[in-house]
Amino acid sequence: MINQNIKIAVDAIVFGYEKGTLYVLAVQQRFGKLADRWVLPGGFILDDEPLLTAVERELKEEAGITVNYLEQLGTFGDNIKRDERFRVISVAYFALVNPKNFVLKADTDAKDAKWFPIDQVPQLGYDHNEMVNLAHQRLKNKLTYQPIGFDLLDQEFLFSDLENLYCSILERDIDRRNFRKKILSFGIVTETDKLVKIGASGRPGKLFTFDKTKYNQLLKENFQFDIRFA
Amino acid sequence: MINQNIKIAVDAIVFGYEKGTLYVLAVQQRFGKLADRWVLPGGFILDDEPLLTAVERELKEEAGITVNYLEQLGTFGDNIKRDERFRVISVAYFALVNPKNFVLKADTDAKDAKWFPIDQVPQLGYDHNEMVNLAHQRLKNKLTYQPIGFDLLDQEFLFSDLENLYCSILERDIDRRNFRKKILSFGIVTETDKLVKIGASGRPGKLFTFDKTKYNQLLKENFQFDIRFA
DNA sequence: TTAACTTTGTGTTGTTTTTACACAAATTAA
DNA sequence: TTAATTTGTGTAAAAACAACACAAAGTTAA
Repeated sequence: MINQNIKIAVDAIVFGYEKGTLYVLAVQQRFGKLADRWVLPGGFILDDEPLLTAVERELKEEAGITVNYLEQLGTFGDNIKRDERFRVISVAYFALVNPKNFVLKADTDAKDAKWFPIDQVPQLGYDHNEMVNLAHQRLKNKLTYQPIGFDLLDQEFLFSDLENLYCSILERDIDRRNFRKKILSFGIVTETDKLVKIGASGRPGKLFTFDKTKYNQLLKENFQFDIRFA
Repeated sequence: MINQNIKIAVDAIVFGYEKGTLYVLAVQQRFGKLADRWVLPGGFILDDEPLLTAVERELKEEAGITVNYLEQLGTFGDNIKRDERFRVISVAYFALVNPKNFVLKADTDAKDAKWFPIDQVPQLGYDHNEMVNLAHQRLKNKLTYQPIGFDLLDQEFLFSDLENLYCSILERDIDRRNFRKKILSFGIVTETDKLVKIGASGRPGKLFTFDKTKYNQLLKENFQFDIRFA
C-alpha cells in the first residue's frame, strides 16, 4: 500500500494588460499561517475534480473572474514546507484575461484580490514569485509564436493597441510599418468599418478584430504565426 | 482540514535514437491490476523526494538507465480510474538518452524493459499513449529551437548522423549543404581531427562534437539556436 | 480661424537570409 | 579498373527583413 502524505493544489498566474502595463493577479489570504499575505489565486483540488476545473473554480471563487486563455504552466512541489501538516504539490496554470471585463471581488477564502503591475509584484507566499517569473517568461516567448496577445485586448482594438502591447510586454521598440505589414500578411486580423477616436487627440483609427476561425483554419494548413524582429 | 484521497506519481517518456529510428522506452508491469501490460517507466514519489529525483530513481530502478536530458512535460490527472483505491495524478517527464550507453535491465517492479520504435508503440496502460504523443510533439518542436539532438547521439558523431537524426525525427528532407552551413555558422559544433569510416563503403568522414560550454556562453549573449527549413 | 500638436496610415530600397541545385574526392566491393 | 557509396564544398536567384519619412485626420490652445 502506498503511504503518501501529500496534497495537491492548483495555482494560477493570471495576466492582465491595460494601457501599456502588464498586471498579475494576486489575492490576499484570509485564513491560515499566511493570513494577510498576498499569494496567487488557487487552492486544493477536489477528489473528483479535473485540474482545469479546479483552477477555473478557484478563480471564480477568489477573484470573480473567468479567463480568456488557460494552459498548464508546470508543477511545483519541491518546496516541501508550504503547510506543516503535509507536503503540497501545486500545478500552476498560465492565464490571460482582459481586466476591463471584470470587477475583482474576493469571495470566500480571499480577503482581497488585486492587480499588481508586473514590476511591482510584492513578495508572495510559498514559491509563488518563482511561478510568476516562469509565467512571465512564457508569456514573452509565447507572444512571438502564438496569437495570444488578442486575449489581453478588447475584442475590437486599434492597431496601435496591439503594437503597444507587443512593445511593452517584450520591452523593445517595434517599427510600426513593418509590424502592421507582418500582422496583416497573416490574414488573421480583419478591419472593421468602425472609426474611433480614443485618447485626447489625433486622427481616429479603424478598429480591428482577431479572426480566430480563420486562424484555426490556417493552422490546419501548417500556418506558423511568428513575430520576431528588432 | 483538507480531505484528499489522491496520490502522486511521476512517469517518464524516454526517447532514444539509433540508425534513423526513434524509440520510446516502456516497461512491462510485474504486479497489480495491469500486470504484463506495457507502461511508461514511473511510479509513486516519496514524501520527502523532489519530483526530479523520483523520476531519476524510477528510471534507474525499472530500466537501469541514467538520461542525458530531463525536463518536465506536464501533469496528467484527469483519468481518475488509474487505481481503484485512489485517484492518481502523474507528473510526466520528457527525457533523452543514447541507447548505446546502456543495456536495459528491469530491476524491481518491472518484468521487462524495452525500446519501441515510435511508430510501433503498443497500447500502453493508463493515459500513457497520450503522454507519448505529447512528448513526441515536444521533441519535434524542441529540436528546432534547442540543441537537444546531441543528447541522442554519441559524443562524437558524423555530420551525416546529425542530419539523419533531423530528417528522420522531423520526417522531412533536408538539404545537406544548407544544413551543414547553418549548423556550422552557430559555432557550437566543432570538428575533431579524427577521420572515420563507418558503414560498408564510402568516403570516410570527420567526427564532430557539440561544444556545450560554447553554447552556454552564446546563450548569455542572446544567441538563439534555430533550425527550420523546407 | 489658424497654428501647433497628436495619432493614424502608407511604400520603397538596400541588406540579409533562405532556398535550390551539382560535381569532385575518398573509399569499398565486385 | 569500374561501379557504387558516402563526404565535402560554392553560387546565384528569391524571399524576408530592416530602415526609413511624410501626408491625412483629428484636437487643443492661442
